[in-house]
Amino acid sequence: MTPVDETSLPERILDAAEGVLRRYGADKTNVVDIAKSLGMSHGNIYRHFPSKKAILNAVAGRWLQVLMKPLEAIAADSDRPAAERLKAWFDCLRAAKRRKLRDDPELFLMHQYIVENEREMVAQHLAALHGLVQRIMADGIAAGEFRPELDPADAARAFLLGTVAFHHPVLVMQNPPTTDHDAELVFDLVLAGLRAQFA
Amino acid sequence: MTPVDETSLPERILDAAEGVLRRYGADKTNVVDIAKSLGMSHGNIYRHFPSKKAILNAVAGRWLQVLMKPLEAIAADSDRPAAERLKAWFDCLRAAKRRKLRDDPELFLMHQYIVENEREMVAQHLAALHGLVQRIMADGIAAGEFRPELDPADAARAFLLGTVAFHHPVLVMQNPPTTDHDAELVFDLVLAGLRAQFA
DNA sequence: ATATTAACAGAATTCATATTTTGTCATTTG
DNA sequence: CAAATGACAAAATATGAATTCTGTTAATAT
Repeated sequence: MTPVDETSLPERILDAAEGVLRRYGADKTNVVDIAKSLGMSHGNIYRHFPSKKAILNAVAGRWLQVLMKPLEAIAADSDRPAAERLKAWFDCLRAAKRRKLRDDPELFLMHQYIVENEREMVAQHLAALHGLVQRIMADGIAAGEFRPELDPADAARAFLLGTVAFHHPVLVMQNPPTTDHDAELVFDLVLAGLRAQFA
Repeated sequence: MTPVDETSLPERILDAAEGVLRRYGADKTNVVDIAKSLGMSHGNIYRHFPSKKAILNAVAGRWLQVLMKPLEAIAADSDRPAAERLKAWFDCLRAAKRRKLRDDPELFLMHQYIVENEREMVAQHLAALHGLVQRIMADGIAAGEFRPELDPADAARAFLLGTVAFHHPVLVMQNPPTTDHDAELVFDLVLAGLRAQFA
């Protein structure tokens, strides 16, 4: 039995790649440098990843996974009111994107590249986000918080499309940036649209 | 008195520029070709425009003006219900962008370039759009169609931000494109949020 | 006088070539 | 025999000389 407390080589390759990406940016990153920072020959990298692109995608995918965790937690917390969860979910997503842009601009740029060029990966990620929002919507409708005639899938899609200004990387990077006030404005309007109208 | 039924030279330069842009794309367009297509030397162009960039911006600006006309008409038509006008306005804007992308991809690309690089111009255009939507909002609130506590300026900004997926050039160009169904989903949700709740 | 041109300098772009990088694989190492 | 290497061909990218383009201006035409 192999001791597994050491992180696996694929993982360490991704760590190394992330480091190189952060330092030099996506353009100047090459497989030889990644290998060098691990003290191995670059040929060996290809025993674990089929291509440089695959490495970069895996780095991005890992970030998306990290991003998802707190969003999943919020979506799963069925005890809180749906409106509250939806707000928390939205704030969490928005904050994560903004933080990434501020702290890891090079990696954020890669994120943008992927959104523009790796449709399959983006589609998967969007489907995952959609699933989470749909769950909140379904809970809200079931609890009578949201309008009963809403379809949870449609409502989730409308929500994600309506708030795209605050999480699509191109728009998050845009200057001048959207403000917290803008986010509230849009969220409140959409939330009002979801809410049940009491007689 | 000069006969003015002839279009002015600046106008004809812009027409020529538009033609060259459409044929060769923004990259391959140069001032010499624009002048050649008018049968004059390129030096003469600089008596009417200070730079190539100014010509390109003017071409884009002219398209934005054309785009604005029907939107202004809809916003000004205060007899129709606000909800109806807002829908018409949204459909008109969305249709115009999609038509441009389909019919004049080269010019649409320039539009995108401008949104990314000519902040002042974009800010002005957005302010104009905002003014129109604000007018519809104010009418709707005054007529009791929309919630009375809404601020027309905030509501207009929220509307534009919430529907950005359907008119921001980067997102309009995106693959896979948003569908009519998507547009309806978002519009209906936002409209529900604007509407007065009857007791 | 005013509109236009043609010649020009400096900036930007292209293009051919040199260099680097990717991805493979036969060989080596532990 | 599993893990890693290093030498290699093909693809991608950087470099710098040659060309094209922009923007100016003195000269020309109307």
